[in-house]
Amino acid sequence: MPRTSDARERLVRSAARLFLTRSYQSVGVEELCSAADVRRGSFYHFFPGKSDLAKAVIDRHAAALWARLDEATAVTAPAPGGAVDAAAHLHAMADAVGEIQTGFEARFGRVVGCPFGNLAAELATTDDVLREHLAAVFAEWERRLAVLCRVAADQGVLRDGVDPGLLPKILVAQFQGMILLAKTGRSDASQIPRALHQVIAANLREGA
Amino acid sequence: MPRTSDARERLVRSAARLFLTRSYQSVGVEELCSAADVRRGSFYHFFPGKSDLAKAVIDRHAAALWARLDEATAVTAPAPGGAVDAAAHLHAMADAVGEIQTGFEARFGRVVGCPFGNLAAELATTDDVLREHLAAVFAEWERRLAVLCRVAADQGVLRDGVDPGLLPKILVAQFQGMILLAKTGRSDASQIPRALHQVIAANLREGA
DNA sequence: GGGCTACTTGACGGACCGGTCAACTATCAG
DNA sequence: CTGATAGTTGACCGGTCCGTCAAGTAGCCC
Repeated sequence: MPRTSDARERLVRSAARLFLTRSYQSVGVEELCSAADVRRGSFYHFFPGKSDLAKAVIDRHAAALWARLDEATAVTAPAPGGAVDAAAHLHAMADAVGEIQTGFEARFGRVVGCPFGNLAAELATTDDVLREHLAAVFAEWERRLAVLCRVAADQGVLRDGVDPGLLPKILVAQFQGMILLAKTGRSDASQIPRALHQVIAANLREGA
Repeated sequence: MPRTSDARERLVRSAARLFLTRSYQSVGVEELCSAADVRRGSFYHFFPGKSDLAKAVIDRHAAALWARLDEATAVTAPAPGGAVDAAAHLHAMADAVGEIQTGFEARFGRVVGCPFGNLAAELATTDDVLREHLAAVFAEWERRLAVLCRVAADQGVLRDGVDPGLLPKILVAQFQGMILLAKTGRSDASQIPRALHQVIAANLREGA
């Protein structure tokens, strides 16, 4: 193996920052390169094109999210009797994504949006490969919530009339929508977990 | 008054279509003009720039939305006793936005997203004027829901623990998030009102 | 050392971007 | 008929877009 480089890593890292704080289309390859201190030609050594870099950015954010969600449900104390406390796990996941956003807010000085939601809104109609890639991330996110919702349903802690199959999508959508409103209205990130907690609580039985 | 023209109207109309089915940045002034059968120079007779056309598109969509929401709450039957039936009005508003989306889906063959949400996600970080304009639309939308939520709270039909001040934002966010997921996953629009109904019902007392 | 290969470099290209402009034309009021 | 004005036209601008390429260089294996 001759000659190694972390140029690819630098590109992904600074692209993640630029796509998040601005947008995909508003950042050109030139700026992507200069931010990563990589020459234009090298960019195309590592990536066939700009959209492939975006894919790598998505994968990086996704890996971080799954790790964070695993951590959130791992540290939550089991319910009395040793069974999984689905309600507590749902609230813990809400806190986890809330903390990710608070972290972005601290780093960038404002709510910058969800890395997936931003790209999805911008590219779903213009880049079918990235759209499907993002759809897979959302599907996995919903799947992780669906596991908990199923348990909650089995335990009978869901409120009457609640569709346990729709609830995961509702929760991801609530997060996406709240963060879009916060970003647009330049409000702070704290209302995001608050809204999630309220939606979760409203779908559970009183006292659950 | 010398010489009149509907070129401006044609521009707004076809821009609304193009921004909705693609995106703001992916559509150039040239394409905007040819779609409206307007020559490039005329464009700048009617609009100082591309973003001003976007503003006009937003205003057009907003006017349509307010009209549709007014209609939805007007036709809803008053509750027994003549008081406003806040719960029914909330559900009617959910149906109204669901129908708007179903209309887009029928026109364009797929879920194309919310005219405001799409632009907000794409432009909130790059165009402060449009961001504020969109924030005002969202604020008005929330305000209209807040009136109903206030009534619901006064009538005591909200579930215990529900923050009536947060609920309007939750509902707008739910809509924005669901439509983003539908657009990204190429699923159909029917789940959007379903999710809204579930969130509304979950925040109301049993039987309300 | 030689040779293979990952990586680097910067100039280049054609397309397109949003926006400007000066000349022109149709319509109206008088 | 005249003059004022709203609207039209298409060439043109500098800048940027994404992507290509041929030539060069640094590191590792042998």
